[in-house]
Amino acid sequence: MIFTTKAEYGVRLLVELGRHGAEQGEAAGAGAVLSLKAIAAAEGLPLAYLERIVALLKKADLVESTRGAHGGYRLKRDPATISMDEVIVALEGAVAPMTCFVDDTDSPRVLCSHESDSGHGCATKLLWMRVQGGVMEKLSQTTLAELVAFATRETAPVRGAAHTGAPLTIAAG
Amino acid sequence: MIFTTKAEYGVRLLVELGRHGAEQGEAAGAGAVLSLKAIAAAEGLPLAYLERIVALLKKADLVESTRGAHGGYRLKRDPATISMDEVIVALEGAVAPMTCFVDDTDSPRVLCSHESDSGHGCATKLLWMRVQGGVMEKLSQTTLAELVAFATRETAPVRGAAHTGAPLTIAAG
DNA sequence: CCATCTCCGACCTCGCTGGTAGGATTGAAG
DNA sequence: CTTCAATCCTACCAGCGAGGTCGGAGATGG
Repeated sequence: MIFTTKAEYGVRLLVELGRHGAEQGEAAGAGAVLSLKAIAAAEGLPLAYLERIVALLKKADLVESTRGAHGGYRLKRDPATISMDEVIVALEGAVAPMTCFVDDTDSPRVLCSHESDSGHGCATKLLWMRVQGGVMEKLSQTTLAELVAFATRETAPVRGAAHTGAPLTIAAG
Repeated sequence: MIFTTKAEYGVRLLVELGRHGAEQGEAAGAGAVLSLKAIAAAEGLPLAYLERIVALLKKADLVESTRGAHGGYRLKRDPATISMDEVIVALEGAVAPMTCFVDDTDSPRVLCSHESDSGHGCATKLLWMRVQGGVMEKLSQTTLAELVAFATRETAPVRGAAHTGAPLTIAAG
């Protein structure tokens, strides 16, 4: 499995924020505040667990919070400017294909513990690099706005029409 | 982490088989038989664990075995015709980005357990599909022969700035 | 003051990864 | 025909991280 539920829940949380943020049309695409309780209820996710997840998003400056009664969370930037690589890194840490991979974001170095094992380096390094590249590419190409649009389309194919259970056709096959 | 050590060790095993298979120049690119003991020693991997891993490769018809004294393993096909997606699937099972993803290789269906949770489907599905696509793409584009060449080149740096073949642009060190 | 919400850290359970142990079976060499 | 080296097979185990819970402390509007 590539991602854990941290990524899953975190992204769904952001999408929920994006969906309800659009309704307001406030300044800088930030949107309305949503309480975690509301999100947890809407998505059917454990509240206590979500708290820990949203903390990661806040630390990454993707989300900002308002404390106290009627508080909650809102996106800090416009959904169209939030790419998933940021999000996933915030939630999961770096995406490494293998335990021996430590990708320093500063320098493009890739460390492999087996490096000097037996004369020749890891044969697998080339493969893991490509895979990681493929993942990061897809992540950075996908924005939160896209996911919001995708989710909203499924709920309400036509704007304003509440709809149940739409046919889900992914653009793959 | 995307892959476990099963993939790592399995690929290294295949590469080792490919490296020594080329020396022989036997029929149909099969190569010589190598004992697991030799491979384990060469790569510094636990023998007993390798046994279980190579069993997966054998079940997937990527490798064939000779029992008894002086027995061992050899590639069943030419390294150039073995793509990594086969290998990884054999070793890790299917590569799914998320637990709720079950990709039936026959029908291009993608199941998501959260499908009917709350009216709208997983917003994350689009993202996971893309990521999985990226991974599978990279895997299927990489052949065992490439990895063998990559590994061999590191051991014995063959002269020639223009190494014929794939873009081996590893940004290391 | 009180309900509501964010914030924070400790705690727990469970399944899987990574690895070991011990043996049975096969087959070539002496 | 014994012996040794190899594949094969099943069971077992320790550690760890994922996934989630609990309880409480600090803000804040009504």
